[in-house]
Amino acid sequence: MALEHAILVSLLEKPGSGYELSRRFERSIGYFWTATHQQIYRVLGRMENDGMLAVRTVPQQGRPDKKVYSAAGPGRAALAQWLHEPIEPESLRHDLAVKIRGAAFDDPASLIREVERHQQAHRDRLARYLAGELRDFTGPGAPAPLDAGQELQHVVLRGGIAQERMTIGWLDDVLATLHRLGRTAPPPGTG
Amino acid sequence: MALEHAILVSLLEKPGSGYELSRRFERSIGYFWTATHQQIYRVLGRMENDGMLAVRTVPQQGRPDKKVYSAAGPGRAALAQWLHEPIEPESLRHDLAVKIRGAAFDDPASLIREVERHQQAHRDRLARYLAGELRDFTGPGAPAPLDAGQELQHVVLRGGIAQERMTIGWLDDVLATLHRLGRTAPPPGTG
DNA sequence: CTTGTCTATGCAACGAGTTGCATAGCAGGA
DNA sequence: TCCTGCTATGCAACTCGTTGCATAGACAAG
Repeated sequence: MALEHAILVSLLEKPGSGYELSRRFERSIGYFWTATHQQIYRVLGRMENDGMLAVRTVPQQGRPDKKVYSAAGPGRAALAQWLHEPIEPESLRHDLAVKIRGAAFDDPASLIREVERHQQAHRDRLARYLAGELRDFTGPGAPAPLDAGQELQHVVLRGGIAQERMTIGWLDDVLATLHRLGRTAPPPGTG
Repeated sequence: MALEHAILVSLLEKPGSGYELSRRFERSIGYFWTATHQQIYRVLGRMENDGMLAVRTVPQQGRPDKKVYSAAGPGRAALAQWLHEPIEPESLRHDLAVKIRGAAFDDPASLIREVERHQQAHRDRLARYLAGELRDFTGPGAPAPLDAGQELQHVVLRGGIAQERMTIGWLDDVLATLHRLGRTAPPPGTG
């Protein structure tokens, strides 16, 4: 149910429409949660139906009307309750690791390009995170001192940065392993 | 669809029943993928129906019959095809990060216990990974030299170890931040 | 003797997430 | 002119993942 709570947090930080939320989920919230606009609209509709959110319809010229949501009393209370419930440490789902282990039954060297592509994607993500950190928290244009909300946003962003750095380093290890296996163990069917 | 592929990899490493697979998903496969027995039985049934797996029913005394699956030609071919298709770098889902950011609208200090609990869970997981590494790859009882499959299993395990170490360190950062906020910013309603 | 745990498989119901499509006006470029 | 892309919301169909429950014999602890 964490999508509900991620939406509540985002709406408490700033009210917005489903479309605006979906943009945020591509940016800062995306550091730790992703969602498409379909998911967001569906959950927003359910939460509105349950009276968890306040809605205000904003007419616009030349565009469809906008429904601006904000986290009213019940929504805020639901978030507070969830914050006090323990949750299970999450378990990873790592497709690339499945592939790496599956490479034992194929040609390990043929995975090198794919791993390099993933490593580049993580480098790009790290660069975006670092740029965001400079812009919002550590650069000359950032507010100082930060308030509690900003401190918490910053520590979450530092988690994303640490995650990307760790992954990039691990993929170096994976690449070295694949190169080594390519030299010493020819793929099945060619050796 | 990666559960299918994770199952294929596991069955290629060693044939087994649904129950045995669910045990493996609590251990080594669990380094990078989790699944409950219900998911596994459902997917195994579908894959069997699609002719992707070979099945052999093994009668047992005092226990229900066991259906031992192995990845036959079509299953192995499907895995090989998937290995050559590019996949998207995965996106994180991190419930605890949602909570941390949500703590701005509650009492940050009340999250400390929860974060400590998560950190301990990650310490425990790290200890299990390190014990497994010693047992299977780097200890005196481990095979030497390792074959390609074992090398790949090892590098995936090193990824799990790096992940846990990174997470433990980040949670230190989170705890320091929460303590700092607890000193300087009293929670809403009490200050 | 009862309770609980282990092996072993499975159904039902639900919520979460993905993919494709539809609507609709406006703006910019080939 | 047509095509693409942006804002803005939403339906339909599907797969994936979770939770609770059911069956059923063997075995061990109390």
